[in-house]
Amino acid sequence: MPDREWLDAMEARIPREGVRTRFAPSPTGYMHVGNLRTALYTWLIARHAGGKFILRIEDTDQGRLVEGAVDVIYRTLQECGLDHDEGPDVGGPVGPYIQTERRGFYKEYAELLVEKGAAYRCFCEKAASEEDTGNFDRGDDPCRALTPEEADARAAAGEPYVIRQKMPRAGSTTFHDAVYGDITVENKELEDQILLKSDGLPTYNFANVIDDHLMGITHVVRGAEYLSSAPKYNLLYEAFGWEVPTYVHCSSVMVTDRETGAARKMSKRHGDPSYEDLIADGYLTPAVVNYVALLGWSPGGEREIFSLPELAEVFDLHGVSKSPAVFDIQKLTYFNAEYIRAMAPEDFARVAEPWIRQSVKSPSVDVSAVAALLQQRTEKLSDIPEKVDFFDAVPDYSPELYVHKKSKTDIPGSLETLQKLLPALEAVESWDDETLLKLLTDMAEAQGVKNAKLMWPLRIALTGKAVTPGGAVEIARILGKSECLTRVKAAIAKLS
RNA sequence: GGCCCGUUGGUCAAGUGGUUAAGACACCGCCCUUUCACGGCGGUAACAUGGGUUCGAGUCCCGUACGGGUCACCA
Repeated sequence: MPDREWLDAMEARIPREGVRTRFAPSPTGYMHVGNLRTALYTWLIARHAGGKFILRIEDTDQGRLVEGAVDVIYRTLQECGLDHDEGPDVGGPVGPYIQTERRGFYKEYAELLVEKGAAYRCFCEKAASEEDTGNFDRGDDPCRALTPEEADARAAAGEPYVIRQKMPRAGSTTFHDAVYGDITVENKELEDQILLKSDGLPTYNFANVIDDHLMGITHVVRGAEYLSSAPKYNLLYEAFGWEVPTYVHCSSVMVTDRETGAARKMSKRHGDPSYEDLIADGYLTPAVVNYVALLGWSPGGEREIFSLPELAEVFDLHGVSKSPAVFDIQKLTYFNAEYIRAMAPEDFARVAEPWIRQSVKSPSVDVSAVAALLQQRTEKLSDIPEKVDFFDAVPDYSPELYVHKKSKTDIPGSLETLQKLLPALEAVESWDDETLLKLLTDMAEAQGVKNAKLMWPLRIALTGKAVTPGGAVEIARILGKSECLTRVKAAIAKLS
């Protein structure tokens, strides 16, 4: 039944040279951190070896199709710099790269397996009639194997059948994983898996084996949740007589549950952040990529900051961890802050501008000057609007803010300071940091006090906030002379 | 429940039979300082547990506990 010529042609087009890896997401419309990490590791293995990285869309579950989901995948990979050499959009020698477009292939190979005696067609009444069957009982097989004639007859009558993999009843199967080592299971634990569903589409496991082989994949990278189904893969490869690829199973990415405090797998349902959520929250893509790379993998040394090309250079399977890692938003935040601080000031100004403009509408405020104050003090961009809201207007604040132990200030003293400062500020001609700082320092010296005693009241008068990016001088400079004088006068009125 | 996998500070982790058991985040303290940061210095804190093997075990073996995964015509 299988078309030999076609099979040979398929075989003939498989690339046999170099490392080929693939990221094979199911389009659910959501790229969680675990998915991103899998994609990243997969890409890193390929790039480290100078090989090819392939994108394949696994959309065999017709019930779970999500509109626009594939775009999320493209966009995320592209933004992260995980470029693919072959895929639905760019084509390649072993396409199509979307599983539903390959549906004819799987049937052909399932039939081949039937011919080889490693699979059988059947009509499964039990599965067809019951939702939850629990453990599949090998001793009382509920499936009735069909002869080819019966199968054809069923197909002709529009009555579906499935094709199942025939598992050995005795012995054991060992497969090797690059991370977990050798894993052996007793064959009696394995059930006769369905390879081809009654809708004619393959199951995930079967499609994977066929596609990975036909696409010449050398390293299969995926989540550890597939670890226990891996032996079945070996049996499938064995039945076909194909070479088994290198398996790389990655442990899950966990998250600490806010309510229970327990570690659990990240999930969309629980509102755990996706890549897009993190970006929307003001995290930088390279920081996310860098952090995610280190979540379950260690380069060995003490260095933590790596660009994507640097990761590709040092990535090594030896450093991949077997145990699940907990996603720590605090550490990601630290990485993000590191990346922000390392940016060129003009680059930071550019990415920070929209966030600054969220709360600073006044056109007279110099955004890049504000950005300069912000750069060393920003952990994530979403922190920005709240930090700079005082530039447009002084928020309502309590006079108690003028009381500061370290600066040795109190309310009456601050009023006095501001009253003295006002004429001095009015007299300033060159409104720059140097002049303003000298003014305040000289005045403090004349009074025999630390300049903080003058800085503090001025800064409070200008901002109405206990904590601000930058000090009194820098803020005064950005605000401009007339706005400053207005604010100092307002403060004097408030305290009087 | 069966099977598979895992377990080094709160978190990420180095460690491949002999180390004072790295480093990072977080936390705390000190210094710097024009608030806050940045930066610098220092500190608290770990080999799940019980047995082996060995001159010697975080590293090897077995049991126990705990955690995770899986047992679909989902991926």
